[in-house]
Amino acid sequence: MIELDETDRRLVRAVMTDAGQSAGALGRALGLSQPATWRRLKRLRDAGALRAPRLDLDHAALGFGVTVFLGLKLATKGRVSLEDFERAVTAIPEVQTVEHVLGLYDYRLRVVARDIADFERVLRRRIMTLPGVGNVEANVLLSEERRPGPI
Amino acid sequence: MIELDETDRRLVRAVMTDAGQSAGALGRALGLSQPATWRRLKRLRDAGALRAPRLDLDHAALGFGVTVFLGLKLATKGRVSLEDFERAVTAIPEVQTVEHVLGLYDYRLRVVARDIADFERVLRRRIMTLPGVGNVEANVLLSEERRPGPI
DNA sequence: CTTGAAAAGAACTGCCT
DNA sequence: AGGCAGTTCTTTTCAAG
Repeated sequence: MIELDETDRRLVRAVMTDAGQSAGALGRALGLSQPATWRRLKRLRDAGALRAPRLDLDHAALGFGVTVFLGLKLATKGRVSLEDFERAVTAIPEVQTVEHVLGLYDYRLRVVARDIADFERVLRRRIMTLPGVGNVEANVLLSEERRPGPI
Repeated sequence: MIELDETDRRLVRAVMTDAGQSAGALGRALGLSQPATWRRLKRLRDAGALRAPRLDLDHAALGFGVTVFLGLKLATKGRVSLEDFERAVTAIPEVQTVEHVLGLYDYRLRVVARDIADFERVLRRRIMTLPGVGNVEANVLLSEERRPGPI
């Protein structure tokens, strides 16, 4: 398990929200030199603590104004049906995230659509026809805030 | 609303999974020159289609092996109590994401913890004591897959 | 850990098809 | 819209304190 000191934590917090900053700029904010900052980042990357930087889209700006979270319960769930379900669900373009979970639901999906009418189309034609799907529960996203987490 | 052509879409898909690639490398994969690729990226950034690049942590590698999704229903939800709730919930370090939603739940939280015992501590001492919290439902993350989405 | 410097590469600009 | 060539800046690596 990778251990971080306080400087690492501050570095990680800064780079989580904006991975586009240079090692020099990050170091200045922390009172570190550019090589020292760069070495810390490299150490964290090599240790596998940091994932590859990702670029999220502003779906609203691209005309996808509706985000819905679905909780799904499967009617039948042997090993084969889980695989069938996952193959089918990952083939739906509007599905952004597929989470296999334990609890009241079996899967949780994050779905984006242009509007509510578009979402209804996805729900009726793609989600409800998934193999083995039982109960479906929906929550419409109003707003979202990401936090740095316990690091 | 921003419109993307097929080349933009392929570019965006590549940069969503790894924003660390140079414009030259991205262009080679698409059969574009470095400046052409760079100009497309700049245009998309300036139009607001792309958010700032983010760096996710590998929480499991850092000793946080448990991710739990919570669905919360508030008992009382005037404007003031929503704000109280949000202020209190964003102050919990283990809470990674706070989603205000419409439906069966009022809020959905993504919570990380070191293990189940650690999660129980967070649940009992931090979540159940949130102002106005009513019903709480939990799902433990087994695995997660992110998809490019409908772009 | 620091500073300084050199080499490599990426970002950005202007001009051309 | 795209390509080519050139300039500028940053990143990356090394040496030395």
